[in-house]
Parts: sequence; structure tokens; C-alpha cells
Amino acid sequence: MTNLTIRQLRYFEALASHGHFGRAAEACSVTQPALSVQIKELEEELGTKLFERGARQVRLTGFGEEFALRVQDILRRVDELGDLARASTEKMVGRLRLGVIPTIAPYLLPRIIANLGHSHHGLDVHIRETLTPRLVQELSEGRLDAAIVALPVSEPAFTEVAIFTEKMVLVRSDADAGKPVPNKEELREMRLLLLEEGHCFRDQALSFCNIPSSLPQEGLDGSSLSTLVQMVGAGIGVTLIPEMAVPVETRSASVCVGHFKNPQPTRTVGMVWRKTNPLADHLHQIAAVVRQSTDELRADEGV
Amino acid sequence: MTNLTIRQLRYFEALASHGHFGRAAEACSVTQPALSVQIKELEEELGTKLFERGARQVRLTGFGEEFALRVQDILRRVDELGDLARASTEKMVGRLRLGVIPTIAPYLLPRIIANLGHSHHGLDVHIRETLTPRLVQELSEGRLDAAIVALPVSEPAFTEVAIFTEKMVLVRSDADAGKPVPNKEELREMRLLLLEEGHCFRDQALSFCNIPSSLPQEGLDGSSLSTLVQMVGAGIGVTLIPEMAVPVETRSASVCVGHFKNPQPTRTVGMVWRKTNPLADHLHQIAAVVRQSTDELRADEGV
DNA sequence: CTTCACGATAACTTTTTCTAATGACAAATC
DNA sequence: GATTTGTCATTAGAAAAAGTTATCGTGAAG
Repeated sequence: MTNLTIRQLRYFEALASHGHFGRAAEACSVTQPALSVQIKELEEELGTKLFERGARQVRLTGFGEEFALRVQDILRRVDELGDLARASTEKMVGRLRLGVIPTIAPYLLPRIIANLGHSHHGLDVHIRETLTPRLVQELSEGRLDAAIVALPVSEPAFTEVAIFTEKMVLVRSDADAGKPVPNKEELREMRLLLLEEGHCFRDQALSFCNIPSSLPQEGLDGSSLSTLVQMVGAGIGVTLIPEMAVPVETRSASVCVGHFKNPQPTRTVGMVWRKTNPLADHLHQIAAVVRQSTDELRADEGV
Repeated sequence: MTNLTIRQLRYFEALASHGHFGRAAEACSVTQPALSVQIKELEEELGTKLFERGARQVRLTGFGEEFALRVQDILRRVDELGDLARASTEKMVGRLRLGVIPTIAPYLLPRIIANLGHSHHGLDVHIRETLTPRLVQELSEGRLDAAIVALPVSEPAFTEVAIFTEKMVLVRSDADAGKPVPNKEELREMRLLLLEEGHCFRDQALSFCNIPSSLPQEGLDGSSLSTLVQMVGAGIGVTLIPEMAVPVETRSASVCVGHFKNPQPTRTVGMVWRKTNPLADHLHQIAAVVRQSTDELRADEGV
């Protein structure tokens, strides 16, 4: 293993360009003997002379010239490390592995990715879409940097930040359009279509109706909100979906949307990451971009 | 100006690959606190965390990953510097700027270059063919590394090594083939064709005939041995050429070669370089290759 | 032949880096 | 749920590295 120092390489570069120990030392803000010694040690370490010391001038040897080319390249790259670090203190750089639950991903991700492309140009965004428990595990194991999920996650090892709260709305057949929106007791008597086991949104819906999630449901479980809405459109039952999903999912189905009131079911979506992650500042920034994305989405569609 | 050290980068690399301070430190043959401190200082200097210290594992941050890629590249290049130096202590590497006088270049260079290609593969050989005074000047100024010239050069700042001594032979018209070889007094009465002023070979020929080189010559001066021989072939006079040139120059001319004896004119060819050049060992090696080249040339053609 | 410019060297000081010992804290174990 | 264990951070003092000032030696220039 070589034992060269960057300092030696910097002195070398200075001497190579100045051709004069005194001036090179000055350029490095050290005294001439300090530079002389470092150059000498560099040469000793390499086992080769880098400079030819004439009485009136200092010149690179043939090997020195070859060496100088490489050293310049190396020093440039080392300086780039500093630049890179400086850039990274302002915003996240490199790779961001972001987990998103399935009841958020399809509606929010396109906008998030587009916005990150603007605010964090060059950031390498990896998306992992799966259920909350798996996201939590992968986050714990360091295979994700952050996740967008429904709060609370209640992992003591995680930081949670809320991003937005949205209503959960009732989706029923067009045929029911005129009818009053059922309250939650009435809802319990209807055929409620739900997502498969594991989706937090399923639990939230059940919770709203005061049905224990352990209780087996008689209804058919859907693997996506889209499926549920299509089933509702076919007159099979009713379902709950997050408001965010309304524009996309109800566009091409003969269903109508009803808003509950008193109580109004909601879910809070937020971002979580490991408390130990030192890039917390950057992750807060990312969370802000996510928040902005949802705001835009609402402005575009909600009105 | 950044103040990173290669040591820090090596520790960083070790920690990144081991994911464990203790084992990384062991790999670097230092104690764990030493490595901890260096990593800490590296992070402080960069103003960014590189690692996420979990209770049970140490992981790179997103920025750390980006950083690691560059650091690996840099360290590899630094190690190459050592390799390069090691390789160069055994033989010359990089660039060799070699001056050669015109009465040697055409005969010896092809072989020298071919042989250097074998013994010093990858060496970037630059040839400068010009007269001795200019070679001496360029060598002094550091624009050449060495020169192949007729000795002595008698520059106190130069090291001279003799490479070979060769005869100077008489070239005369085919018509004179049977005649006895003139001695130097007789030669002085003949029409002796010479190279232009400045060629050391001209001076050597004049010197052999005891003619002061300052004396204006009545004959036509040729710009190359080749020209001289062609003129001899045309019956204009006689000339002297170095033995080395015989095979090439007399092949396609109706001339014959005569050897003087008692005294036999010779010239000694050698290599010179600045005494201050620290690559003397390597230049001796180069000289050896030149010597070998002349030996081969003689073996091929002389017999 | 003296002076000058310039790099090398020496003696000593300051700074950096190391080791050894210990602390703090979370995870694993009993 | 107290204890042990594994792991990184911190501290104090020792060792090593790098810097400074002063001085020497040498070849070039006046």
C-alpha cells in the first residue's frame, strides 16, 4: 500500500508548474524547506526522481512528466469531491430509494417524480411500491431511505412527518346517485367492498365502520382501488376510496361519489425514515416536494 | 482548497466496504478510535454525513454512496502512481526525446526504434534529427533528454558514453575500382566532396586530411551522404562516408568503397545527456540498446 | 574571485495522528 | 426488566509528521 499524501501531490503540482522551489512554496503558503522536504519524501517513496535540479532551473524528468499528468487528474477529482459535498449540503444528491403504498402511488407518484426532477435534478429516484409492513421492514434494514405511508406507523426507530390529510369518500353505483349518504351504522349493513388483507386502507375503512379487522368479511376483496370501483360500477356493492383517487378511478365507471359527514372519515399520509439517517434535512425537503405535489394535484382537480 | 487526505479516503473506503468501524480499522492496521476520528473529520470537512450509524450497523448515506464511487476511482489512480513509479525504476517510461545527428539517423534509427519498442514497450520516443551544435543547445535547455552524436562533445555539463567506433571509408567511382586506395596526402589532391558546413562528419573528414576546416573548399557541398555518393557515382569526385552508411548508400550507385590503412580514419559515436538528469541509469540502458542495435546492424551486413 | 540565487539540511516547534482506556447506548440475553 | 454484549464516541497522553527559522553548499553571473 502506497503512502503518498495529497499534500505531497499538491506540492508536486505546484513545483512542476512553477519550476522553482521558492515560488512553488509561496504558492502553497509554506516555506521553501517544507516543500523541499515533501518533494524529497515523495521521490523517496516512489523510488524515482521526479525533478531534475539544475543550478538555474528545476525541470520535470521524463517520468515526472508522466507523473504530472496523472497527478493533475487525481487532484482535479479530489477537488470535485469537495464540490460534490458542497452541492449535497443544499439538497439531496445521489440516490433516493422511496417506498410508497399502493393506495397512494398511482395518484401521486407521477407528479412527485416530475417535481423532484425539477427541484432535485440528477437525483436518482428509485420507487418501491408495496404494503406498509414490507416498507417498514425494508426501511429498517436500510434498503429504503424513506417511505410515503398512512400515519401513524408508530415505529420508535422512525421519524414521521405528516404531509396531508384527505377524506375518504363513498363510491356507489350511479343508480344510488340521488340517495342520501349513509352514516357509518347504515354503511355497516351494506355490501362493503374492501382491499385485500394487508392494505392499511382496508383497516382504516373497517375502523371507520367499527368493524374489527380480524372479522372475516363476506365481501370480495379487491387487489386495487381500481378493481373495487369497477366492481361497484357493476352493481356489486359500495366501497370507500381516498379522495385523491377519485379523479382517476371514477372517470370511466358508472359510479358516483358521496361525502360522509359527522363523522367524516379521513386518513393522514406522511413520510417516514430512520431516525438515524443523517440526511434528515434533505428528507424534510423531499417531504416538502411531496406536499407541494399533493397541493398541485388538488388545485388541478379539486377546485 | 480542500484539505482531504488520502488516509481519510482509505479509511472511508475500508469502512464503506466493511460496514463496521472495528473491522475496518483492523483492515487498515489502526485502532478503532483512530479510524473513527478520521471519518469524523472527513465528514466535518465535507460538511455532510457519509455514514448512518445505526446501533447494529454502519451504512453509507445516499451521498456516501455517490462519494464512495468517486473515492474508489481516485484511490485506484493513486495506487497506479506507485505502480508506475515501480515500473519506471527498472526502465525508462513516459517520453524519451532523443537527438540524433544526420550522419547516423538514417542508418541506425530504424533499428534503434524497433529495439526500443521491444525493450521499452510503450515508451514514447521522440526523435530530433539535426546538427550537433543545435542538439547540444536543445539538450542544455532541457528540450531533449539525450543525443546520439560523434564524440567528443566536450560539454562539461554533459555525461558522455561511447557506443561504438567505426571506420570512415572512401567512396569513389566504379571506374577507379582497381586503383590503390590513396593515402591522406594523395587524397588532399583529389576532388573531395563534403557535407555542408556544420556537420561534424565534414570536420572529421577534413581533419583526417589535415585541412583546416576554416579553409573554403572548392568542391560542392552536399546536404546528405546520399547526395555525396550520387555525385561520386556521376564521376564528380570522391568522398568519405562512415562505414555504417555503406550498405544503404552504395547500393544503388556505381561506386566502390575503399578502406584506408595506416592511418585509418575513424569516428566514435556516443550518447550524451545532462549530468543533472537523474535518470542516468535509464539512459545508460538506452545507450545499451543503441549499442546492441549497431551490433546487430554489423552482424547483418558486415560479416 | 566575489557575490548572488537557490535548493538542501539541521534544530527546534507546532500540528496531526495514533494508542489505550473508558464512556454511552441500544440490542440481545437471561 | 436487569444484565451482558457489541459497537461507536470520547479523552488524555504518546508518537509521528509537517512546519519554521537559520544556515550551508554550490554553480552561475558580475
